[in-house]
Amino acid sequence: MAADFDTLADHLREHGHKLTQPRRAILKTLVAASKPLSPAEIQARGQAFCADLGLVTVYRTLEIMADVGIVRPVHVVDGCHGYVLATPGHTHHVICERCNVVVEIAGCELGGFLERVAQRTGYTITGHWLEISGICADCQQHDDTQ
Amino acid sequence: MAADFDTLADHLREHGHKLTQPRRAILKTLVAASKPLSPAEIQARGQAFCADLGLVTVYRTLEIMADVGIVRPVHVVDGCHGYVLATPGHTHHVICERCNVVVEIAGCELGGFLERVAQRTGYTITGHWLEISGICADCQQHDDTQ
DNA sequence: GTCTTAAATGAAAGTCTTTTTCAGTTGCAG
DNA sequence: CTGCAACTGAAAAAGACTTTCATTTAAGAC
Ligand SMILES: [Mn+2]
Ligand SMILES: [Mn+2]
Ligand SMILES: [Zn+2]
Ligand SMILES: [Zn+2]
Repeated sequence: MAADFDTLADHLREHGHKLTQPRRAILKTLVAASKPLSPAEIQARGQAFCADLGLVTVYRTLEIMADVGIVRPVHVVDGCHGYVLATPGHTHHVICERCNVVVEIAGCELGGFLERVAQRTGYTITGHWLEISGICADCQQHDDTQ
Repeated sequence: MAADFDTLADHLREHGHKLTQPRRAILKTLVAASKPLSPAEIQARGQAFCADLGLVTVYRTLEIMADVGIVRPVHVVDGCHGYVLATPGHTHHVICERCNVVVEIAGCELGGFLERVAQRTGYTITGHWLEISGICADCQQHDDTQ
């Protein structure tokens, strides 16, 4: 979670995007979140920081932030996509099936597997998307006491 | 690919569901597909087998088939959910960025990696979703001759 | 086979999500 | 400061999915 506001804001600017009030609000909202948020949730929470934050702006900003690599869309069982902050670079996420809490995984150890896939299929591999689901320590605890 | 029509149809009946013409059409469509299909795609392709197959019926039928365990909703990066027949084992797909042709990868070799993730995060890992993108042999060929 | 009935169907309307359009506003380089 | 492209929110449009309802159909009983 090297996700501090200023680093992420700089990252946006370095890619030639303006740092506007709505964008600050969205970034603050994501920094404060511990689980993937839908665009509507981001708007609702973000209005604490920018009173008239529009939903259209949330959609547009998430697209930019995903392009720039500071947020990532993740699959959420009900309602399709949620968005979480991502460390720029290549990482993966583990999502709790019960409470949706997300942990970011730094290293990607798929290299060997992908090479074998390339050989077996004849494809040149250009990218991959991996999401892991599980049950977080807290939710396991609650199961035990039930 | 133990996905033959009759076995799947029986499976539906055994769970107390009628085997109607629209449902036959949807099942045939899924049996013939090599990639996840959206409800709209299933309707379009299914009309070859049942001319006035309605989209509402596709949604309702997919829900039933998922409950009964013969189809599985999968996350598709653009457009959220697609549906595939539930293959018994666990497989992944490699998709060509140019022509969208899909190849299924039989083995899943993520076990070791997932174990390390479990230890590092404290999560019990219950599932994962992996999509690999690349360029198929044919499309590489065409690049060469351009 | 015919009858009966609950399950299933498609059209239409309704709800929710996401995108497009556009006139006004704002961040920021000069 | 100033100027101007980037950015904004409201409104409308487009899409995705669900609910409602009158009609049809599959499948078991006779
Ligand atoms: Mn999804
Ligand atoms: Mn990776
Ligand atoms: Zn949890
Ligand atoms: Zn190809």
